[in-house]
Amino acid sequence: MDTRDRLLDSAEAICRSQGFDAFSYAHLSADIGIRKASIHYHFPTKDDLAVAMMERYCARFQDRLQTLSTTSENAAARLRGYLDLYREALSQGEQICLCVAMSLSRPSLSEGAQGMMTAFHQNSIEWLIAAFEAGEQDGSVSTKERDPRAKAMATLALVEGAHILTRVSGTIETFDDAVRSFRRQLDKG
Amino acid sequence: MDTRDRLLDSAEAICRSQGFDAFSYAHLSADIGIRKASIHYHFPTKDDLAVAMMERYCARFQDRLQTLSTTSENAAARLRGYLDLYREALSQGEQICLCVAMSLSRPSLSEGAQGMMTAFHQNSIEWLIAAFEAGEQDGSVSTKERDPRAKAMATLALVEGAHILTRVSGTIETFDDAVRSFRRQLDKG
DNA sequence: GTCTATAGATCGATAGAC
DNA sequence: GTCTATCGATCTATAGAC
Repeated sequence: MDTRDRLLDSAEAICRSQGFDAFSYAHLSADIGIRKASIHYHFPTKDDLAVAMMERYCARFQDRLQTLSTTSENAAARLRGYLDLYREALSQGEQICLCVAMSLSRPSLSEGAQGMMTAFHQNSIEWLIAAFEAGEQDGSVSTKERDPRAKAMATLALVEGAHILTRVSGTIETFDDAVRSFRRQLDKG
Repeated sequence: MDTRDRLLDSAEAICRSQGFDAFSYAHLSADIGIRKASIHYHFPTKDDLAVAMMERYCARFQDRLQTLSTTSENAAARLRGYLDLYREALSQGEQICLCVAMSLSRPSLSEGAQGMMTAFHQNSIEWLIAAFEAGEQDGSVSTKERDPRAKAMATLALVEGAHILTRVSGTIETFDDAVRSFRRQLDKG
């Protein structure tokens, strides 16, 4: 793996476990074994690194959503896969969604980085709306709520909030408890 | 108001709008008009300040929950009041729950501060469980889900996640959209 | 691409006068 | 209780050799 990717890996790990303000060029330097100054060759400013990190994360997440859409047998399975995605992202409760981690940092992040967070949410909402609409069609997801947009936003809030709760409690069981009720609605599908 | 309270007010405001790592003694100094060194008289270390800030926030929140329990006409009204509490806490989308804001900061927070976050969640869960159980009793809240604990944790995750979404989008409408589905379940009560 | 060396700012914290 | 003055650490970033 090239240096650039190793830098992004290291930055993402610290960011998702300790928050955006917790990672510095010094940490990255110690982590991957090159000098602080050398990092500036790959990412002139810390914000350049932040934007690249978000872009990579969003692209990767979009890919997985795309895969879910094409490989799941029905809409309920798609949504179960979505929950699993967020569950696995926690990796035992130490890492949370990069977008959640970034959103709580000082808003002095550049417009570029801010825009990536908005895009991440927008993509997620659109994917969830499509999934819930498909659920109405194929009958695999039955809820009282009819408005697909309301369901989509509630679901996104649920999984991101569940990440917060898990981060505080420190155990993955917290995530399972928080999404149990929603998951049960997908069980028959 | 005495200096100590003004310091806590200032710290809480910055913390809830910019994140825990964004506030420094220099900011507080500029904000309330005393020198940096003087702040150490009231709070010897930054962590002392963090703990005091969380304690005050938790106590205040507990008071409001208590009031809701005693003044609401039924369980559905209690839960509607809970949603309103989180909605008002946003104040146009610039401030999020202190506990949400702190949870993502570097976990090098002291045990004291960490413990306050756990206590906040535990208190909330217990209050919500009681509310959902009362909802079963008085019939004002009807949901498919029977497990009150699952409902409580899902609700806490929902409102905290909704704070995150609102923080990113910047508009209070996002919060309303995210909790709309849940609020509808409380409408008949 | 990576290095040494360093600039300039900001951080939390302390000593001691008033 | 608040002040001036200062310490040592850490931060992002730059200049220039190799």
